[in-house]
Amino acid sequence: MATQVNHNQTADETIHGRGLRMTDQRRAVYDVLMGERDHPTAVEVFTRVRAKVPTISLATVYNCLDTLTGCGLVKTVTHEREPARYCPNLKEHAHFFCEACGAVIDLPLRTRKRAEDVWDFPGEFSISHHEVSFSGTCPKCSAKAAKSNKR
Amino acid sequence: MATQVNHNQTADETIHGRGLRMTDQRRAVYDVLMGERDHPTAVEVFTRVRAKVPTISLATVYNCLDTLTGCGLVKTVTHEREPARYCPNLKEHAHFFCEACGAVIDLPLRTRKRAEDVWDFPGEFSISHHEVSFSGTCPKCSAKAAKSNKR
DNA sequence: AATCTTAATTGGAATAATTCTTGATAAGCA
DNA sequence: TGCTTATCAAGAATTATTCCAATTAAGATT
Repeated sequence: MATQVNHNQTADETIHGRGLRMTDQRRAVYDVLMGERDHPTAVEVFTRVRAKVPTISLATVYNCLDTLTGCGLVKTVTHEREPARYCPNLKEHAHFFCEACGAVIDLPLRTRKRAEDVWDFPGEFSISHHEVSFSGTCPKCSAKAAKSNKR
Repeated sequence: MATQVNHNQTADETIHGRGLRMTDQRRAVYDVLMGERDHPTAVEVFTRVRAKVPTISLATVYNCLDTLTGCGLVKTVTHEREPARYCPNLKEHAHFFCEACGAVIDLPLRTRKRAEDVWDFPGEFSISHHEVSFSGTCPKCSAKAAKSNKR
């Protein structure tokens, strides 16, 4: 089931719209993701959230992340066998994983392109999600590598 | 480092070219992947390979899959938190994951499109890998759903 | 405000995929 | 044939995540 979100709604409204409650824990997890928009793992979210809600448990962080993604407020980012990462950027974008420094960078969509124009779907598929990811070296690490090569 | 393969080489030659040995186990794992070109997990490869090499261990299957992917003969396919799957299709393609029946389907590239034309790379990135995946319902399951809705 | 109902949180145990370790085996070369 | 090194096997260890059962908290109702 595709998760659709009305972007004019606040997170609270979205949560309530599903018959769920906006608890301190959920808000704290959501705030952490919105605050520093890198792509933290569940454990990283956990350590950050504890600054605000010191009694929160890791299980609750997992629960909160589940409900937030279920409501379409947050997206899960997977890369190889690494722990899942979480991203509050709801605009369509891809991810770049830097193999040198581990950074995860959002790549905004430049041209809207229908998937069917690029990929050959043999039959009547119904698409609910898609994910695009790149890996390699980010600009910073590429520059560093170029400099140390010159020496 | 991008893993490049000379498509005119046999798997044996590619393996040897890396100073590695083509053992019975490695060949059996490779043959399983080439034989039935679905996208088996390591455990599925394990059970299939045991028909030919009954003494093989799961650890060895993991090792073989690692060396084969390291040599660029096989690709790893990841989807959400599910176990890794393996794919011997070296042509550029995306994957479709059917949420109803679990099938994994290769989607060939229709139009070659430079990544930079579609996604906005803010700076000098160097891309070594990329992966595109879709999920939803495959043609078979879509048809089934349509039929049962009519009833 | 007190009570009720149900959702949410906790902490710990359980699970599952994968990796690591160590000793045995086998390849290929001198 | 012996030597060196890669590879394999079996099981233990690791790690991310999920599950479970008991407690706590929200929000609705009286």
